[in-house]
Amino acid sequence: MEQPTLRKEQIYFAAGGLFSRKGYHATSVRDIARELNLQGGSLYAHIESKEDVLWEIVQRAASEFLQQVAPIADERAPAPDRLRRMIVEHIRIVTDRLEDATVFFHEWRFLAPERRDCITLRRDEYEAAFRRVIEEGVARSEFRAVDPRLTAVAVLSTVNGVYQWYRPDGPLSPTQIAESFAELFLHGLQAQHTGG
Amino acid sequence: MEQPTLRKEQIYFAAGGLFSRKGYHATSVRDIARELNLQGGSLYAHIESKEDVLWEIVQRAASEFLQQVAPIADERAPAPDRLRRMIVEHIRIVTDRLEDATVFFHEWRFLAPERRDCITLRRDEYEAAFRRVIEEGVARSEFRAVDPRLTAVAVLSTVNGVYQWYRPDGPLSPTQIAESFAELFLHGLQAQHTGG
DNA sequence: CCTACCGATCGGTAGG
DNA sequence: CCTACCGATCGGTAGG
Repeated sequence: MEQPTLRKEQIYFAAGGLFSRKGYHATSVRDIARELNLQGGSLYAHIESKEDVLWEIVQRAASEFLQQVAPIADERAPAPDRLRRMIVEHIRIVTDRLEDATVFFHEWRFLAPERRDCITLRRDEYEAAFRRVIEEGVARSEFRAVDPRLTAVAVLSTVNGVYQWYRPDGPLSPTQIAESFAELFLHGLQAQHTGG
Repeated sequence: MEQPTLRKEQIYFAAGGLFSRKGYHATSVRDIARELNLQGGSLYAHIESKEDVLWEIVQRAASEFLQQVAPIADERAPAPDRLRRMIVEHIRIVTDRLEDATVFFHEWRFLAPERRDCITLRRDEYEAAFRRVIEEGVARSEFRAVDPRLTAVAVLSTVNGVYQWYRPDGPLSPTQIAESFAELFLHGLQAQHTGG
């Protein structure tokens, strides 16, 4: 999403950048307005509240992950292949939409309780997709006998953490990073190995 | 640290809880004062600014990790043993001091630039300790040839992420969690394995 | 440590 | 979309 033309989209775009750099609470509606050369109050011709803007950004990011990554969990390929592709696609989204992903991971907890609960549910659903692949891999002896939940959490922590250090001008492409992480975890999950 | 008696410590304690639950910017000095049954302005008999309180909490957490975990990197044990112990000790600190660790990971970026840079340095130093162990393990063929930086980042993301989901009343002890993660990464780093 | 206050800024609205 | 404003709250201070 580059330089959207619709005012509402411009607001989400500017807010995404500000929320990711300064945080939700340290960003004022006047900060957002200034980026669009508007007066503070003028924003309210397009939005209903500051929280609605956060909600929209967070929801879109959640949908991105759920729609583009989670379904891979239920394809018919071997578990290791599925897990690898989920890692690659997840990191592609994070690096592709670095600011919105940052807001999603960092600021969702400032939503009102009802909305926060909704995001918690979607995150649980997402984690469950990773857990399912690992469980199936274990069941089919494609993976060794690990705790599926802990392993899913480790993978997710690692791929989520990318937003904290990734820089587009860094030496490694998103795919290289993802393949490296996938190798690490797939080795770690490997069923057979010579003793150390 | 439970129920400190010194006023200044009580302030750090209350602020740690509030900052971790609501975030630094959404917590007012009056929120902190209320927890200690004080008036808002009375805090300033003990502190110089709200940011100083954040600084103290973040500094202490950083010191904890640097002093208790980083030195393990330079002991003379085999690299896999050192890495395992670093993971265990790191997670012990996170779970032991869940609120301060949360503030450390989540709110340090709201410090003024100079202090933020100082924390960035200390974090880099800490990451370097993990990287060093991995590099040495690779050099001695205790680990396979991985990218030491990416691997260090994966391990750190995973052990840092514990604060986001760990609950003291959960089914797994901090040590069990840590051993499970250590197994996963040590398997992933293993030098020899039968091809998959 | 309290009372009482400072100027600044907050999210949001009315009326045009 | 602007002007002008609302009440509330912010971090912090003076004086006791």
